[in-house]
Amino acid sequence: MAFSIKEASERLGCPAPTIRYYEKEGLLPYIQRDKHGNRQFEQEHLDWIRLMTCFRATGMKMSVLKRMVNLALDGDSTIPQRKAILNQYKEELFVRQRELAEALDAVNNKLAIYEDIEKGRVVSESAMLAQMEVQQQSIKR
Amino acid sequence: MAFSIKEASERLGCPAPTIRYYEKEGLLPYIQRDKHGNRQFEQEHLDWIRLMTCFRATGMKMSVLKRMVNLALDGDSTIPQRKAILNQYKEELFVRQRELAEALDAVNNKLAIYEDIEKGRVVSESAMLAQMEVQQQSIKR
DNA sequence: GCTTGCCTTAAAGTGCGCTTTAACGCTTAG
DNA sequence: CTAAGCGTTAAAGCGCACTTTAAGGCAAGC
Repeated sequence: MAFSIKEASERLGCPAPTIRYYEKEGLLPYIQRDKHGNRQFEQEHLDWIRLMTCFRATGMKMSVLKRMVNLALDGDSTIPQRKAILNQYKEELFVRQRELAEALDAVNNKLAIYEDIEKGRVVSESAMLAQMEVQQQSIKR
Repeated sequence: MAFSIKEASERLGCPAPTIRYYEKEGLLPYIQRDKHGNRQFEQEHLDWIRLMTCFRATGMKMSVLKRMVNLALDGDSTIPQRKAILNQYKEELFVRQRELAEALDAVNNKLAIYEDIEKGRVVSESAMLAQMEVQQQSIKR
């Protein structure tokens, strides 16, 4: 039960050229070919691509994915290194969470100020000044 | 009370060339020059740059920042449009929050599986297979 | 037999957000 | 007087992650 690249692409919502590119970059070892040289994706490959997509969407670089693949190819003895990579990535995720929370805070603040202006509760001296005022209130925590 | 580009750069932890680049791209209107043509940053400019940095770090594109600046320059009548942009950005922040949560889940799952392998609770058939097993467990929610 | 539709590859192109370079000017300290 | 240290500009370069293009191969249906 193997998938063509088109099927893989459809199931993953990921363009076929991108999948080929990942393989070329060494992120997808062990993909077999049929007698015509066409790639045959197994469910495990789709799962791995999905995980990579998840990690990529949250800031993991391809070079890091590649290091993980290479370590995996070297066997279980590299598990400590892989754990270290994942733990570092996890820290980055926490940083991003804080960044998101801050941005959410700032955007809510700016929205609230716009409402104030709309309801005439705040006099906006000039367009740019209004812009600036927003900062001062939303940035200083 | 104005700042030189060097002072601005130091206070913001943002390279001076980046600040110049932002001005060139129209993200920083109204920056005055002294008699030598040197930029004079006011506190409001620093605050605005800081806010832009916050938004940029969480995925807002420069083109969106530029649209907001242009709208702000057109006065209070554009506040509804600016609100719309911010509300859309807010939705994107929520998407990113979900992506982060998913990634965090997946990484914790993978870490747990590595621990299992290390403690011999799981037999890893091959390096790549181990890699794949992780996916199946961490992805299917 | 020929078009359609899938696949292949290598290589070039794209978009974004900086970052670096090069060439130059002003001002202050030694 | 000159070197250090700040500023300026336009233009080129870079890193990343794709994306597109070009040229071709195989197989099924009309």
